[in-house]
Amino acid sequence: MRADAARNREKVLAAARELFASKGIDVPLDEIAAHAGVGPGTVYRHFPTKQALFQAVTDARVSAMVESAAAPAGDPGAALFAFLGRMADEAAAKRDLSDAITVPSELRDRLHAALGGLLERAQAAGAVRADVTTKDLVALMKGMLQSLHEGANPALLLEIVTSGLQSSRKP
Amino acid sequence: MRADAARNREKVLAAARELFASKGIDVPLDEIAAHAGVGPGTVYRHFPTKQALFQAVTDARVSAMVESAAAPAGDPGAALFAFLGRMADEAAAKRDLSDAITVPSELRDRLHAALGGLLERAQAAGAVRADVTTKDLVALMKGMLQSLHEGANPALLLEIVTSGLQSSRKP
DNA sequence: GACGATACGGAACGCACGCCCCGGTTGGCA
DNA sequence: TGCCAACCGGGGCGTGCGTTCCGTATCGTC
Repeated sequence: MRADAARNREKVLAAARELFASKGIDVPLDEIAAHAGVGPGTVYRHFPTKQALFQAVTDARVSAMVESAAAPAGDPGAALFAFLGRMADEAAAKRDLSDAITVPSELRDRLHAALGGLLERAQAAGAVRADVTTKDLVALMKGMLQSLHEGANPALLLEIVTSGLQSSRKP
Repeated sequence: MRADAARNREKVLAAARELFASKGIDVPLDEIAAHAGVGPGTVYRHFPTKQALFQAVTDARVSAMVESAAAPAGDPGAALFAFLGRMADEAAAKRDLSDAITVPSELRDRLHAALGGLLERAQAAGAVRADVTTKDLVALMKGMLQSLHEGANPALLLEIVTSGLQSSRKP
């Protein structure tokens, strides 16, 4: 690969990282190109599609999340809640995480599966109420990320979600 | 107003109600027109803008929600939770509610204000933890609606949110 | 230092959508 | 029943965005 090509590829990636993080997947590709100081055509020389560019920016981070969810931590309940906390922290800082786990992809499916595993163990340990399904948990997580983007206090939100997930207190 | 005009106006409103409810504010206006069996021009003869049509469909419902939030119910805590429950029920059935309270409008602001009032009273009665702000509550509600659209169990979700909102249990 | 391959920039295309306009039609009053 | 105003349908315009194409500039080799 030519030197200028490599340089431009990096400039595009840097711009994409910044803009996807601040505005999410909806930033026009032209804006990314302009911010990188290149033409749109150049972006497409390095990434076949906008999707591909987006995944180049987010895949590693999502992958890390999946692995941290798949790795067996100590206490099952704490593991689930810690994971949700990590998710919340990351999503509070970078808007693209929510998009990355919403857009259909193999990675997204793996994340959901890993979440299911965490949930199952937490429920088996009695740390989470038994009537929560994986689908519920995934939906709850997406709602949590949405709340974050609406300006909710991340720490407070996490407390609400974790305390709400714990065994019910109804008679 | 001519009879056929009134008839078409109703057909448009009916189609809009159905499609906004099932697909949200993002349905193309042409689709609404086609579903009503009229041309797009006819829609614009009765409603100056897509926004106006949307509000014609949702305003009454949102207004009812605002009033039910502004009316002083019995127990402050129960009033807040009942309102969130009503919100969840409505949003689970009709997708447009979330859009209606997200798009900037005077009604949206009144809803937020009413929510603030409910929160304040619930906190004064000790039914909700004191460190929740109105902004947090609004964000939490939007997240809840998002979770609903992702397929979460409405009843379960409501339990999680209400139990999470109650006073913290940490040492 | 010249030449071929490679990469660049940006104009242009296709598409979807909100919105407008106009020729034709239809309703209801005289 | 005839006439005119009101109304209809749908084609068309402007915009924004993802994507492609091509003439031109640049890199790296001989």
